[in-house]
Amino acid sequence: MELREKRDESVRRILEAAMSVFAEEGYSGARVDEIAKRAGLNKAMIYYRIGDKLVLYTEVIHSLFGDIGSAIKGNIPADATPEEKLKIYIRGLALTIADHPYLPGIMMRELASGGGNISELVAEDFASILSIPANILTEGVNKGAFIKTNPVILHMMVVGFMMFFRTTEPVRKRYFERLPEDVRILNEKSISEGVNEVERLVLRAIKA
Amino acid sequence: MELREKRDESVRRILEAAMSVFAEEGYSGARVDEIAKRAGLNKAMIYYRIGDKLVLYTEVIHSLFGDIGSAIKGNIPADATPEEKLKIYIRGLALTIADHPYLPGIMMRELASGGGNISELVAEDFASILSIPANILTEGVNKGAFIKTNPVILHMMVVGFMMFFRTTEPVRKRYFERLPEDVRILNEKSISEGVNEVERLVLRAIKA
Amino acid sequence: MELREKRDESVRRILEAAMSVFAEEGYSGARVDEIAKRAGLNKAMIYYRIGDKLVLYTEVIHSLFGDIGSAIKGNIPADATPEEKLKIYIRGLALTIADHPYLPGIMMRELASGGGNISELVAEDFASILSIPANILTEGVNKGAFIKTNPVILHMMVVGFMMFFRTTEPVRKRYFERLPEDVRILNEKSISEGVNEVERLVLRAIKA
Amino acid sequence: MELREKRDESVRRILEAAMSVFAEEGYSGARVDEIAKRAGLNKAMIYYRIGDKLVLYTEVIHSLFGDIGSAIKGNIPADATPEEKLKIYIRGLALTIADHPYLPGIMMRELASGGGNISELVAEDFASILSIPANILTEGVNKGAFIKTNPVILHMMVVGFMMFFRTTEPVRKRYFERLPEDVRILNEKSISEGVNEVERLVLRAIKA
DNA sequence: GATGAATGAGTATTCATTCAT
DNA sequence: AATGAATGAATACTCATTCAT
Repeated sequence: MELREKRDESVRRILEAAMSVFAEEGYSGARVDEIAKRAGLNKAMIYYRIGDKLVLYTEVIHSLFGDIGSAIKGNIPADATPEEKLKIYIRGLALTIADHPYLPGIMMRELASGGGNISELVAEDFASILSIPANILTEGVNKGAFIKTNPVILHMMVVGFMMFFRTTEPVRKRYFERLPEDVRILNEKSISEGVNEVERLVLRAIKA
Repeated sequence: MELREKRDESVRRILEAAMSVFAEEGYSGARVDEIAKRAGLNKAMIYYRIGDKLVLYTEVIHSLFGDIGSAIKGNIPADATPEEKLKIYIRGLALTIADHPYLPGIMMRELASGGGNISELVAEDFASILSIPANILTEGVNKGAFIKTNPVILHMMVVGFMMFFRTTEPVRKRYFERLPEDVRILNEKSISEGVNEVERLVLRAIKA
Repeated sequence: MELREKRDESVRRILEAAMSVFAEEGYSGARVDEIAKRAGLNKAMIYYRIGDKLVLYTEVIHSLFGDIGSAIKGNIPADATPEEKLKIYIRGLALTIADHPYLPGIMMRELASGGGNISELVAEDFASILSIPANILTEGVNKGAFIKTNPVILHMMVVGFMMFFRTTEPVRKRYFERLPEDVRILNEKSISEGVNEVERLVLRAIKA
Repeated sequence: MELREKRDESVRRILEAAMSVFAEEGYSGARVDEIAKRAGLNKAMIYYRIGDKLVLYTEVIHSLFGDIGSAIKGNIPADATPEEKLKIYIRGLALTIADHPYLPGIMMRELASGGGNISELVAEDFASILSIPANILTEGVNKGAFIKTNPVILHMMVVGFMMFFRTTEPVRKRYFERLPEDVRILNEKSISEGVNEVERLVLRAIKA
């Protein structure tokens, strides 16, 4: 392997390890030693390649949110109906979360702590994501397909469900038998089935 | 003040201080020194009165989720229509969050870390809360008012919105001008206005 | 022992230990662990009582130079002749160095590194010391006893000798036999004998 | 450039860089990275060409003190008067220090730390230097020109002044306005003017 | 001859917890 | 009931040194 490739490989492993540890433990709970261990590298490499713990965390955050917006946008055909577009947007969010299993944990903690590490860059990522439902709803209203409603509220309901579904999973598993039958049913459902239901509800809610 | 009263006052102050610190910093990020400082008490008092950091955290969690379910239930008249009951349930959740400003942060972090500190007791609290929409939906379906849908999904969408609305506030404030107009409008809205909209959407979504 | 006394005793021991370690190893070379060990205290006590390494160093510096000037001044009778005053000043410097065995090492290192830790406070200490020979020389010139000369140059020659005498001691001891006879003689001399000679030379140099 | 020349050039740059860093930071404070950076070379080169940090330091020390003695001796004509010889010796020291701006810092630190890195070789360098004033004084006494005095004391006064003058410069500059007028005058003087005054004082002190 | 990658062994600093009063 | 003193065990970060090319 070339030197440059070795370096990139090291950086990649550090970021991946860091992502998993930050997701599990949060920023304060994460141990740099543990990150190095999972990366299979010496701890000093982290400082050599990336920087201190905060820089590392920021890198992880950015690598997570960096291109979600554009990825989803890319999947929406310009000539689709607003209803179809909305479905693609919801599925896009679901796919993103499926692809980035650490995203919900990191995002929820980050928000819980006031988003202190959400840089301008990441804030723009968020704005880019939010603009998707905003545009779809506007188009839908103009075409008479949707009622007028606030896209951010809708977005928060959809994303809120997905993240709660994801992150409550261990608790639901653990306390399975204590929960009412309806929840138990949900427990056996995959997230994609849940997403289908969300889709149905959202469309019912906003159809003109 | 009597000795007993002094003791209770100390405990109260410790728990309150702990709640605010845990909400802001998370379990690992919270410093016992900081909790003692905010409580206006000596650090050793925490160990004397409550126990170690984990015991303290568990106390805080339980005091947060302990009686949410029964409080909401108590506000729902047996003879209301399902639609009215659903509104009361949604408002009940909103009021709870308004009353416990630290709840969203603590809950989101707790879920993010796999709910390791959600004891059986708290799990039962959750089950109790979930049973409310479950019962309302069942009643609504039986009366032909609602379509059949999964109450947990609904709950997660509603609670998801509220918690995200709450916790994204600092970020929205900070990056106000970068966000699309729709978000800016939301920014100036109170949570109660947001809740009204959620109510409207949810009812549209499930009305038969 | 009272609590307050215990605290003061701890602080005293930390400062003393720190002084010896800084003198031997310099700022960078000094290990906080070693300081704690010599103080007979836990390392965390240093941070609890004083602060980080730099704060500790600054405290040490100030405690060293804090009241040298006033101490020497206090020993000079107003009605003494300039010549007598000059002798007292030289002896005062010598006594100070004898009383503070770590002073030469710390001062020489500090100067070598550009005096970055010489605060305004310490600079005033220096100014106070320098004003002593300045005043004596001026008085001597006015009374026709001394020739006109620069007091700082004189001071640097005197202090320079004392510090070099002190700090070259280990080297002189170590390489004893390699040195010319004159040095060997000096080696066996006490510093006070050396100071006598300096006194004699200085007076010969400046007497009118 | 030939390979050999390149090598020599590398070694030269390393030594020069090392000297400046050691002078500024001391042995412990000096970072090998910084030395490599100033030398404009890769860090591994230092180990390849010179050796570890201690070897490097020793090289620097020796290159500093190596030929001071013989250089000064070479400037003293055998037929000069003792008084003239003494002047040449003092000026020789001053020139040496002027030529080696890093010498005072390194020497003062080295002495402060007990001269642990002053090897036999360097000790002989010192002995060689000390023999100069020793011989001059002896000759002067024999010729009835000088009183009998200890040459090492004289040497320490002279060298002490020069090194203190040099190393106190930053502090004097920094706290200029706080100092008494005499010091301010000295501040504006060049070292050569200071040396003239030292010369005058020394000769007055020892003239028979 | 020269260099970028990598690391082991430190080193300063923090923090939950206990002790003595 | 309450507190200031004290500490052991981490924990983030650094740095001289070596390795592979």
